Amino acid sequence: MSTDTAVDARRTDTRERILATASGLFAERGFAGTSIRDISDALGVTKAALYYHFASKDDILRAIVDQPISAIRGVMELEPDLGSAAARRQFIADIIGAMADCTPESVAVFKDPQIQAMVGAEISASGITNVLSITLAGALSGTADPAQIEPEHLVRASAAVAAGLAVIDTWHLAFPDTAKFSEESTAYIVDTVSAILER
Amino acid sequence: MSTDTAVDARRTDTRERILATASGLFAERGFAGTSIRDISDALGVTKAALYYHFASKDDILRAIVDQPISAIRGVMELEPDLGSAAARRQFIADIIGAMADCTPESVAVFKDPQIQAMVGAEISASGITNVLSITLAGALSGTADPAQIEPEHLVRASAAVAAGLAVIDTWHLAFPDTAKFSEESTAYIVDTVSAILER
DNA sequence: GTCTATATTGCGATAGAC
DNA sequence: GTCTATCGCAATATAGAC
Repeated sequence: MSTDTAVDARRTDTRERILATASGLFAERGFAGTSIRDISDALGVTKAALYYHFASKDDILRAIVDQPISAIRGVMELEPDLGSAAARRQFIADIIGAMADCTPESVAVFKDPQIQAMVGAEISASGITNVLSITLAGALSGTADPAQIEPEHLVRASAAVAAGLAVIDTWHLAFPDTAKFSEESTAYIVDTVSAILER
Repeated sequence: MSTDTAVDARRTDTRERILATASGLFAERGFAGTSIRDISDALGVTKAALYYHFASKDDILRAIVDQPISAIRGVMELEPDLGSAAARRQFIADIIGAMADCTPESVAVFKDPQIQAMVGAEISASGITNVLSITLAGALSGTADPAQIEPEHLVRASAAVAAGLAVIDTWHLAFPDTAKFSEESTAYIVDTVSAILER
């Protein structure tokens, strides 16, 4: 019943609050720059409480980056056509659209170089923004082989992805009243990324 | 004599090697994600040796970010005219030109959100990339008052600065044989930043 | 100028009461 | 589900020999 769902919401509330607080701090200070204590203090609970909900600090990060990563992965696994500027634009729009359920903070976390560097290992982010850059650069060069990518295309794609992240990050700071990942903002992000990529 | 200069070079060599190694690691793993031990191991010396050359870990960071920060500050203190697109383009070119003596690693360090957040305090970076973004956004809005900046201009300026950082970072990765901050690369950076800013 | 050895603090993580 | 208390360890930083 409605009472039950309310109770369930309460029950999982702390977990969600941990993720919200942690993602904000990770985005602001980086992963290594944020301690478990920082997170628990910001929430007004003890460290031990966090460890009831998550097995480790890495586990918290995993839960945060999981959504944006699988969103991006999901679009990439469709192996879309990237042969034209219009197709690439659609691809970018799909990526942003897939991330619409993510919070901007969970995306901003990827600015931390350390998080991007957590390759393959336990957290299989595998430098998701790098993967994105290389994919787009490969499309510009018309090859799937990273070794054959034209250097300038790699530079351009990296700039486009970095700019996209910056827009996501700055948007809700510049427009505090706007819904996060609104239609307006996603269109703007796609425009920006596409313009840099196809310049 | 030439022998003396060679000896002098030897003498200061370790300090420079520390900075080179540290900036590379900071850029790769972030500041908090890099320990003194990481740096000393990479250099093949002990931690104590580092503390002979630098008073603290913060001190190492300070020495690294000092050059790019004063380069940017130096250009900004000229209070250049930013009233037209051409003037802003010249301003960007001046900034990049002033950074020509810096290593790309020392610039890439600014990707770490923690380093950017070290505001005012001891290390007075005061979010130098944010300052740059706000300056450019203010120019677009035709105001010096941050409160009067149009939100869209802030978003655009942030994207431009982030893209510029990405180009600096990716360039020598994409063109390993090119001299860092060569004429060709600086022109490309200016073009990229300017195009995004004036879009 | 670099080393070994150590002081000290704060971190991630766990045990067990409530 | 949250608490107090604590363990083990890695981090920054220092002292003093060479």
